[in-house]
Amino acid sequence: MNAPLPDLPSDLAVLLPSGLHVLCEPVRHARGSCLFSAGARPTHMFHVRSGEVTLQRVGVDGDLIILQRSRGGFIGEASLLAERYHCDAVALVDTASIRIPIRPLLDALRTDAAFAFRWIETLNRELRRLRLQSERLSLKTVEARLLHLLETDAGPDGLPIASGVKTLARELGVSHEALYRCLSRLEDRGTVRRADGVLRLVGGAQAACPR
Amino acid sequence: MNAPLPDLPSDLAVLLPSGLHVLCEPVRHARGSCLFSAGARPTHMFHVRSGEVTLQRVGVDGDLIILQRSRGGFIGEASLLAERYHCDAVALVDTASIRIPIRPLLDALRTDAAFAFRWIETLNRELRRLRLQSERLSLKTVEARLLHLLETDAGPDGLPIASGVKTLARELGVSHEALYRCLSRLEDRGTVRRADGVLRLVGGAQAACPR
DNA sequence: CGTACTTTTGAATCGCATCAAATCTGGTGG
DNA sequence: CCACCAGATTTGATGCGATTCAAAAGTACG
Repeated sequence: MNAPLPDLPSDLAVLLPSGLHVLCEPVRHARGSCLFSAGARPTHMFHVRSGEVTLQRVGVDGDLIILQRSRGGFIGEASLLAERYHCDAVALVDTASIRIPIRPLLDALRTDAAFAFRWIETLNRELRRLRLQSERLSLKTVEARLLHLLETDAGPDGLPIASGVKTLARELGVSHEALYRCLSRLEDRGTVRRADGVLRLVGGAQAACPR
Repeated sequence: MNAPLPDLPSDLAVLLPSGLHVLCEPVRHARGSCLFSAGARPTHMFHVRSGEVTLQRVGVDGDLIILQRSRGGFIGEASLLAERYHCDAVALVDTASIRIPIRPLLDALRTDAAFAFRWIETLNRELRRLRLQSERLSLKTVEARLLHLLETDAGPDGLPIASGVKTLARELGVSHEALYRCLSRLEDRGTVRRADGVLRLVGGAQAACPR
C-alpha cells in the first residue's frame, strides 16, 4: 500500500523488476548499530546508499576480522540463500540504506530470467572485488597492501576514510600503529596525501598494477 | 552433432539445461599446461572433474599470487562476463575437465530463469568460499592459516596436497620454508598427520571455528 | 647416472605485533 | 564557557615470527 517511491535511486530501479520497487523501504542506521547480526535469519537485503558498513566477525581469539567494507551497493549478497547470517553488518557512521524483503526477491529471481541475469552480473562484480581483496591480503607489507587498496578501490576523488584509520587498518589486516606509521612515511615521501577524511595517491606514481 | 554424452556427470547434468548438455566436451590438461591465460578472450567455461587447477597471477614484483585453488567445480566463474581473463588457470597435475562454450551458456542464462537461479546458487557458494579465504589471509601466523584451511576446506578424508607443499604455501600466502617448519611442528605435536598426499587434522582437536 | 625439483635445516635480518604512554580530538554535562 | 571523558592519533621500545639467503639431502624421471 506504499505509494511508489519517487526517490528509488535509478541504479536500483533499473536492476530490480518493477514489482519489487514498491517493496523497497529506505532505512536509516545510527553509527554503531547493526543492520543484521550473525545467527539471525535473513529477512531483508540491504543496499547501502550513503555512509559506511562493514561485514565483520569475531575471530577465535576474540579479535575482530573485517570481511568486507562497503560504502555503497548491496551488503551480504551471499546471505541471500543462507539460513543464517554468518557475520555482523555494522554501520560505522550514520548510514542510509534501502532494504528489500528477501522472499519476494527470491521469487522474482526464480521466475524473471532478465532480472536473474542482472543479479548474476552483480554477483560477478562482487566476486572480482573479493578476488582483489584476497590478492591484497596475500601481500606481505603494510605499504603494499595500502597501495594496492588505493589503486583498486579509490575513486577519482580518492578513498574516503570517514570511519577512521583504525577501521582501515583492520580491513587491511594490520595493526593500527603500523598503518599510522606507514601513512606518515608515505606522506613524507609525497606518495600519499591525507585530507579531511580522504586518502589520495599523488601523481601517476602508481606502481603498475594489473586491473 | 555430438552424440549425447553418456558420461556427463550428474551434478553438471542437473545444473545445466538439457540444451547445453550436447555442447559439453571433456578435455584433458597435462600437468603444467594452461586452461586459459590472462588477457585471452573467454570462450569456454571449465568444470574441473579431477586433478588440480590454480588461478594465479604474477604480482608487481614478479612474485606468484594464487587467487584460487580448485580440485573440482567451475573455474573462473567470474570470467563469464569479462572481456578478458584477468589471471592464468594452470593445471598443477594432470587434470580432467569438462568445457562448455560461453556464448550458449550466456544465452541460456538470459532466457532460462530456473537455470539462472541455479547459477546464482553456484555463485553464492563461490562467494562464501572467497570470504573464507579472505578471513584466512587476515590471520597472522602460518599455523593459524593452515589450521583454518584444514577446518574449512578439508573433507572427511583430509586435504589432498598432491600438487605439493610449495603450492599450498603460496595459497596460504607464506614462504614454503615457513610452511615446512610449521608442518613438522604440528606433526611433532600430533595435531596434524601427513600421509601420501593428504593432510589430516588429528582428533577433535579442532579449535572451534564458526562455520 | 645426471638433471631438476622438492624437501629439509640453518642462520641472519626485517617488518610487524604488542605493550606503553603521551597528545590530541570531539562531545557531554556541570 | 570550562572541566572532563572516551576515543583517536602518534611516538617509542621490545620481542617474535616470517622472510630471505644459503646449502644439503632426498626423490622422480629420462
